[in-house]
Amino acid sequence: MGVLYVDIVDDIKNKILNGVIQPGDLLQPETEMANSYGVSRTTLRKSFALLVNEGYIYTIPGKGNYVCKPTGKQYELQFDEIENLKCKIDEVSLLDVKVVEPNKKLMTHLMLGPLDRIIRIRKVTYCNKKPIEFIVVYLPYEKGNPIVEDVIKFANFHDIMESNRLHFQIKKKISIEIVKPNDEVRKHLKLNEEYVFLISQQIYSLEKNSILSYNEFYIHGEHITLNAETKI
Amino acid sequence: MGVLYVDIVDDIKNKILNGVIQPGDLLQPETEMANSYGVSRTTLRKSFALLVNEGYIYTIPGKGNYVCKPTGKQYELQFDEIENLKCKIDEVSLLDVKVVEPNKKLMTHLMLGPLDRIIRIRKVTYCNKKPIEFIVVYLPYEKGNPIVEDVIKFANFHDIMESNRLHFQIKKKISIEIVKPNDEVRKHLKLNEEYVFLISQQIYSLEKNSILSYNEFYIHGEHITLNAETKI
DNA sequence: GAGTGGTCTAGACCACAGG
DNA sequence: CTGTGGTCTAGACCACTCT
Repeated sequence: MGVLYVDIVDDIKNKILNGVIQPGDLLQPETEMANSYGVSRTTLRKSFALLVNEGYIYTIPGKGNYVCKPTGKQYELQFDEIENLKCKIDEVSLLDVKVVEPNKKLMTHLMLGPLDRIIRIRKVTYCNKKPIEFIVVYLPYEKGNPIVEDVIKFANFHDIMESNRLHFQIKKKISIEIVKPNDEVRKHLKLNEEYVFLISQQIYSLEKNSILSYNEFYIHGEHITLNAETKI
Repeated sequence: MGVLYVDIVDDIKNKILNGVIQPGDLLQPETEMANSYGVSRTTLRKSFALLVNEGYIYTIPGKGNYVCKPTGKQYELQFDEIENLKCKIDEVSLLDVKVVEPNKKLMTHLMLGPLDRIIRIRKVTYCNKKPIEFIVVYLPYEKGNPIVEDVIKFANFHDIMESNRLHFQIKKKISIEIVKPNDEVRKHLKLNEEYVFLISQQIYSLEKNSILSYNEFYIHGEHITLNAETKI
């Protein structure tokens, strides 16, 4: 055959698929199963590691290895506020940079108090000479924050975070909604009554346990499709 | 102090974060690095496996281990056409079940020809007595297809796929858009001019390399927010 | 051929579940 | 206490890359 531990993985997967072992079932002890496959426990454990990784089994130390119950609602989504747009970008133009006082929403999203100050950077993305995305970036005001300059200079927010190995220490969350844009957004996107995608994003610093940035992307519905798929 | 291989993982992560080793850099050979950490190569390799898994390094056999370049646009999204809705569901009512001829869009999405037949199942989800989601499920017509009955019987499409360990052999893709609903959708959702989320979903059978189902979920924008976050 | 990662073993000791 | 998984070792052999 091929590689031992892969063969074992395939064999166990098949047993699960064919119902020979069922979700929730306890597997044989590792030592025992290693013997029946005629391999060392180390090799068998390598197979198990793979199966755990792919969501087939899980382990409870001191008890044993169990077949997973299905979940399967988890998708992988790629999002980038520039690259995900359907059309070719002419320009990302800087609207303004301003220090603002936090309202309630911003205090929540940036985990700041009413006395803190916030830098707001606004941009518009153009495509075929038409504005299709309105970007608002909020950063906590810190003296000489190097990110501010980068945000002004570079079009793509994701790329900024990826420069300088910063991405290894951050976590990002997005939420995707349809909203009726307010007058401000409508003005900049030259919209009438159309609804837009609002993708809001929080960026966490894992190291300092604070929020590095809160962003809002208002995107004309015609110009974006988000795609996601299940893993494995 | 703690577990050896975890300490090594942390040490290497720190070296990457502090720029001691840079994206693209080749790491020391495994044997050599194992010696400098004073561990066996097996243990070191366990650390490396973790780092590969978390996206810090990658391996080229015969050459060596390299520090990854950042990507960081990958999010994890949970989607379930029932559980993701913001409000409490009253009912998921079955509208109709019908055998239909494929149009071009369906032929593409279900990978069928013009002579094949398709079963279409339509449902409406109610919340506070108001229709908020319009579900259309398309299944390739097969004599005695057991899925059809399940789709009619159960509200939640994801749950169907998860029953009977079916989920282990399928792959799902979704795409998320804003659309102006057509008259049909508008009628069932009792909408005027509002835009809706359209989440379309393809479900692949890994085993038979075919498409098990193509579904469309039209969801009133007020009643859903999709959340996603980066891994690790 | 020398050097790299990939696979595999046999055996040791530990921490934790459970009776 | 026994049995389970978790960690770790030292050493063997292979397949691959590069020169």
